[in-house]
Amino acid sequence: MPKACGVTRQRLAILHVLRSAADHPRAEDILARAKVQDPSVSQATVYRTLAMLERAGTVLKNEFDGAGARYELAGGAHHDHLIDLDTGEVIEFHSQKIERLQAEIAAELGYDIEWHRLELYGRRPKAG
Amino acid sequence: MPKACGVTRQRLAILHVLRSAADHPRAEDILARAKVQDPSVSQATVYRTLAMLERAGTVLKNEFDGAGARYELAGGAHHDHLIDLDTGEVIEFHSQKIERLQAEIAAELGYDIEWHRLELYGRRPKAG
DNA sequence: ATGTTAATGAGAACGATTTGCGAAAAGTCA
DNA sequence: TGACTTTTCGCAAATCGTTCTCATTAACAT
Repeated sequence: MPKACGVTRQRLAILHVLRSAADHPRAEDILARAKVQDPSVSQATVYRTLAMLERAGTVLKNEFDGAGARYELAGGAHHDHLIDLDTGEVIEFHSQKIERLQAEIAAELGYDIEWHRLELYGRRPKAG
Repeated sequence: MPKACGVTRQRLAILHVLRSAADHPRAEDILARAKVQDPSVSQATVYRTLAMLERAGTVLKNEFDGAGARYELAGGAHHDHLIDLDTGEVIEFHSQKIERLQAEIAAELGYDIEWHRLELYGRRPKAG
């Protein structure tokens, strides 16, 4: 008997929101969007479900600027983030070179990296 | 007449704590240590002073793993952090190569980096 | 010393998140 | 299907780090 891991309407609604999100929504946004599909979804369930999915490795939790975490579906390739300081837009990027350098540095200090966080905060140079 | 910017006992105590800190203390730690020198220091003053010093560029606020910010005196060279997942110890490091790559990546995406955050979370491989 | 202004302590307020709990829904097995 | 067990739910209250309010106090120029 495999553990059921109840597939409830609420969880489906939340997953649907994550699957169709083109951005990196906050818990608040996820709640609002999930309510469209199923108005009975509550804040607590959003947090509980996100925590569960994070534990399961299905979603990634990003604590950017210190104003509410932002979530995204895992499953794609690993990437880091560049945050537009003017718009809040989040751009994903990846650099194998940087990853390698990080591992080298950690090794020199006697560490194995478990995970890391690299965020660039910048602006488009104003044309003028 | 330069702006006064009151040099109070409390502020001196907090600055003293930061100057003599070998680690990256949390607000809570700073309060406890400051109270040794001046028991009248309050939580509110610690936060207010830290915010002020941060604005002044005197201290750096690090929001690591989401359990209270950790502070350090600015003034040294720029560096990033490696956090020991077992002990919470914070090790500083710097890589000119990584910095350069970051700038390159941002430039390719059409951005100028204002600041960045690079944190490595790892463990010493257990000898055995 | 005195008045003006900035800084303080105590505690209430805050925002994001988590939790306790009884009710409701899902899953299980005849 | 119905009876029973387990999971999940919504709500509201609780947490946690941090910030704010406000009456009081301490700095510092006069």
